[in-house]
Amino acid sequence: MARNASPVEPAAGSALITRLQRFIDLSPAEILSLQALTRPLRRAAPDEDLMTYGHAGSTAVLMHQGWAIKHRTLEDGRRQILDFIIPGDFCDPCIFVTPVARFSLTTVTHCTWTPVAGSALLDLIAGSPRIGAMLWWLEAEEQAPLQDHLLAIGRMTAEERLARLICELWARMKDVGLDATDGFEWPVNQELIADATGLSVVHVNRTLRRLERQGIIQRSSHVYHIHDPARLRRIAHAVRPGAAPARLDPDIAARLRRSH
Amino acid sequence: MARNASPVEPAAGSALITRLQRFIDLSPAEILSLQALTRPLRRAAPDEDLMTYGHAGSTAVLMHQGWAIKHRTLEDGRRQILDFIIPGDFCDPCIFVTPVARFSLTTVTHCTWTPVAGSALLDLIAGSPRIGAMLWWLEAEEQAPLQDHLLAIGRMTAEERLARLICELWARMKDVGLDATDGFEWPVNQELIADATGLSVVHVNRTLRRLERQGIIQRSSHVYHIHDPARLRRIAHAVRPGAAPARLDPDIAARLRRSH
DNA sequence: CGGACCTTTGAAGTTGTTCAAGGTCTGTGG
DNA sequence: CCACAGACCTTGAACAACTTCAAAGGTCCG
Repeated sequence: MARNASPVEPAAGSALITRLQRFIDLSPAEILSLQALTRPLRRAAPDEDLMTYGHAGSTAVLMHQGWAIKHRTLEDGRRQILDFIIPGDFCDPCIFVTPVARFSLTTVTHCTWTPVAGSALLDLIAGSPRIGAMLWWLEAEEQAPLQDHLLAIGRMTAEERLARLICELWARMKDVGLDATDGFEWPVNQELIADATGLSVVHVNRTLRRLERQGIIQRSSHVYHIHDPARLRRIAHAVRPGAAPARLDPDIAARLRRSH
Repeated sequence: MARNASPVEPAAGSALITRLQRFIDLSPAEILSLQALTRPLRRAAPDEDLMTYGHAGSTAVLMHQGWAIKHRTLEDGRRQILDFIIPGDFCDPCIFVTPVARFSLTTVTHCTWTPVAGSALLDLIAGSPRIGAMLWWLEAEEQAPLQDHLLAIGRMTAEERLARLICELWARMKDVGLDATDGFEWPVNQELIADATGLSVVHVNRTLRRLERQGIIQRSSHVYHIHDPARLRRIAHAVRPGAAPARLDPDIAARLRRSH
């Protein structure tokens, strides 16, 4: 079931297609134009910047493989991770209307990705209204974790924040078929988790250990096994049982079907 | 200079047009179709829900007058305000691709607003690529405060969070011509400010009082006067000096001009 | 002028931070 | 194969920021 570090590389770009097919039937032509979004295929080592806050001329980033973080940093070094970027994520589809990047994007592991320029986005939108709507959907999907995250950091305890983050990432990894049966590989150190949850490294450690001691999760070398999903979700105040991806509004879907 | 509670109501819908004209020259036809977004014109009393988290069939909301909050609440009552909505804000232009609302929207003052259905959005996009791009731009503008907010709540002290929030709202009020020369009217109580900043009411109060005692701001009946903007911005780590609204990427602007 | 709601302040209590140090794991070079 | 270095994890103890509890003071409106 673990489809992670398999020796045979999965086709670049398959993650996004996997994800989209959960909400819309893609025509062969559409699959082709989505596959075109694997060129140019870029590779990046860990800790490389794919986008930098405030820099002009950024492109959207379609992630094929590997983990990255979307983050903001204050001058004195305090950093907030806004979101983790995993395969199939299309990072900032609205960058094409903004002059400068509103966050930094930095790889955590080795990654493969494709930069998508504003003009390419306009071509996609112009070429197919359905793909235009998909971009809107991807944008909406990119919003959701941010809002959940804000609620968590503003109003939840350390334990709740961690439980929620683990639930969210597990669900997202499921959506692109990268989960193991009882968890997922999360190749980040505790400093990153601290910067994501707005906690200190020390407190992240203590809290994770507590979740382990309670038999809810178990970690070994960056693989997170969820032993008691129900309990974890309860702590996380997770509304959706596992992964219930947002589906397209039926009216809109009907319209798009006609326009196809 | 204070254009707030003037006895002559400003034309509904003018705030959005004011805001858009800062980044693109609107043709008369476009102004007309934007003005069409004032129908149906709805009025709401304070504390009415315009959208409810998890409910299906929501529309986007174009705010003409008054203040509202975009928020999420846990079962036990803990609430996080994601953003304040002011005149000219177009709240959740991508709601049309999502089946249920991802947050609640509740009025704080008397408001006038217009619900914009998904099909109306599709018509707009189909009718004019420039308006389509404007929607993307509005979406991007809606994102920015959220990300700043996340950085603030995750990594800033109480004083910094409050300074930042005040700076942000002052800048946004300026963008739609609703500021006074030295500040703006912020008709919310300290409980709302607490729920926005992830603090307790008591601590919000103490921190605001400290800012006053230092001569940085001064409040009287919900009008916030900024006596020392430079100092406030320094505390807030505000990058942009006052309000530097994101402008449209020149390449994209050129393309849109052609497509017009 | 009474009541509801909001603001303000004090004092005690908690959660999470900081500082410090020891432990573990992994890769590298002798 | 072992020793070592560096990065990361883990734990304890002191400390700070913020919360909670409690109560008094304002203000606005009917």
